[in-house]
Amino acid sequence: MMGEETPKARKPRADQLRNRERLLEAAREVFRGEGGSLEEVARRAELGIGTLYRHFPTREALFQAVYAREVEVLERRAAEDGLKDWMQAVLQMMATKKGMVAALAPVFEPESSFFSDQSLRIRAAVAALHARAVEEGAVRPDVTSDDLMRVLMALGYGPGADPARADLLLEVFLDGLRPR
Amino acid sequence: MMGEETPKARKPRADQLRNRERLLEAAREVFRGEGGSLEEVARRAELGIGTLYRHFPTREALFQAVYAREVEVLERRAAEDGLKDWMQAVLQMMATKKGMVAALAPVFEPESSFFSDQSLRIRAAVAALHARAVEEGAVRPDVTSDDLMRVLMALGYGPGADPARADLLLEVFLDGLRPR
DNA sequence: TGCAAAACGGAGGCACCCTCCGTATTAATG
DNA sequence: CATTAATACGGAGGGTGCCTCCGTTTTGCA
Repeated sequence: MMGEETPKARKPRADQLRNRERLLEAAREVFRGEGGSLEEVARRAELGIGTLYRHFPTREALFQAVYAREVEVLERRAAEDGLKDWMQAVLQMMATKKGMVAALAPVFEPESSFFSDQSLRIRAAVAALHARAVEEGAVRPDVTSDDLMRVLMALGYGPGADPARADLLLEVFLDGLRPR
Repeated sequence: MMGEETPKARKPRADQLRNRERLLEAAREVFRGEGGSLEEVARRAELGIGTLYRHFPTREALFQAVYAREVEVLERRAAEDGLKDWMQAVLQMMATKKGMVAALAPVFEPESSFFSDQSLRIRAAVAALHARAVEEGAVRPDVTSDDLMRVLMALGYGPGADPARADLLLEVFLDGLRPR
């Protein structure tokens, strides 16, 4: 047939690209602290709220775009680091980027995993890390890789979580993780 | 002088008492799940939102009133139970009363502890429990009693927390808690 | 330069938070 | 009882945030 797979391909508008960057930049600032609102992001980017929603239809889409790089780093490190190093890295990342939980949390929401390809990738990376650790005898086998994620999320974001204590608590947990 | 310490003491109005009960009852229902709004509580109690706020000036005041009994139970058990039993009890309580975190969380907010006498009591109870456990050699001494609370809150309410796994994770943590 | 496609912006509907104050109820008093 | 002052009630109203919809503006392409 004559119609190729890419029919026409109009060049994307300049304002579209520019505004997407502005939004991401504003979002990065706003999400450093916790509880930033989307309207705040739009305001800071000096763009209408409608524009924000067109670029990122859901709150999650925005979080995922903002933390794409970080998630990638975690994924890569999961292939190389040991369990302890990796978990520490995650905790540290969470300490400075409060919004990041929103990029990670979908791991636990079955329905949303439709779209959250990042969740799936992280999940797979942790699963591999976990498998290695079990094999090495560092982790008792009745603790799942999801459990590891759970603990990380909890230590990083649970009520009363404190970055200054998280490291110690992680150590305690890892100690307990060894098969009896 | 003639003015006694209790000058006159007018009998409290009947509607006041009645409505307080209605509000608490409605709140108990609403807070079973998570994310109930105060307006929802007022609505369910068939009372104006103003009335709710007069009885319970802050969100926390309401939570504390709702969970006063539970907190008391926890306080009492802390004096008798071992660390493990007690922590399990807390987890179980949290699993059915999502709103309860709001009654416990103030433990970590220094400013609010002004009023939160319940927080202070829980804190003291846990401190005693913790001290006993350290003495018995069940808990390494660099882990504080606040850390124990933190872990409980995290396992019970952290993102992705799952009552079905919480027990196992608690066990792991307790294992790791022993001095090396 | 013209014009259709694409993107923008914000008004508007909804929910919730919390405060303030006019109105209604009640306990005390004669 | 009837009166009245104290007390409690209710909800309007002002603020914030969520998200959608659509009239207006901008931009790529011819």
